[in-house]
Amino acid sequence: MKLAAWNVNSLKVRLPHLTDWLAQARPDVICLQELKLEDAKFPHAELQAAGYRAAVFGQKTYNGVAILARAAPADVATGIPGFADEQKRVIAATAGDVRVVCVYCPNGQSVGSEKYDYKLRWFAALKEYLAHELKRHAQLAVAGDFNVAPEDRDVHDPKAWEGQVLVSEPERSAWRALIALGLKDSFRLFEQPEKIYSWWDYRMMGFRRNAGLRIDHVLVSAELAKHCTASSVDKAPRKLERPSDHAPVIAEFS
DNA sequence: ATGGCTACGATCCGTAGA
Repeated sequence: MKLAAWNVNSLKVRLPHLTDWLAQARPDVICLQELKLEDAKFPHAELQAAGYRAAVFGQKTYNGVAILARAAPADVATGIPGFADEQKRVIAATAGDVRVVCVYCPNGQSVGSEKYDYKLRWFAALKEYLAHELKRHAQLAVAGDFNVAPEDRDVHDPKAWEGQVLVSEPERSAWRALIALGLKDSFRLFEQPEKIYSWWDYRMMGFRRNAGLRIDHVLVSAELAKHCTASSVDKAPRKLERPSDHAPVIAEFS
């Protein structure tokens, strides 16, 4: 089973990149973030032609998440139960025998801002939700854009980024609280090359300089980790014309 | 030097992302 996550930064703009990538990478499941379109505008027909069925939690202009799978995702749940939120950031569904939670975690804007406070409250609610889901599902994956670079080795220039949003200690602490539930960062289950990132700023030729951050992740439960055989980032779509600023991240399971 | 893109929905710039 091959599971991917990709922040497409507008599904309308990126649909050709997505269908090309699906044809080439052939994931069984993919979690999409930042659709930036409402459910009525979701391209079900195009994706069904590409061989995928979708569970969608869309929103006009901002946010929006979806899970695509070969068979229609089952037992779909949206949002974080008990956490009232206008922003459509979470959708969960079962694909095969794996429970998949697709997340678009808040950006946080800047440390100390209102959006930063929202981010930390949101992560606290996510942790409670995932604690509950782990009790219900031995094989759980949480995949998407976490907007946190967990360690300095996930940051191209840790000194320049020190204390900044995406990297600050309270955000990393929120990430570690997810790890403390028993979830594993699939990427770190394996030996990895240095300087692997999943996001590069559109400005300042960030991609060409590999000035990136690893903020997109696939977390897996202990039981699912036992079956994890590989984890990687595919930089290829970031090289295309008019790319998303994020690259797809991948985890594979036996 | 704190900027520099990109997408969106509203104009002919503001909001947001990360």
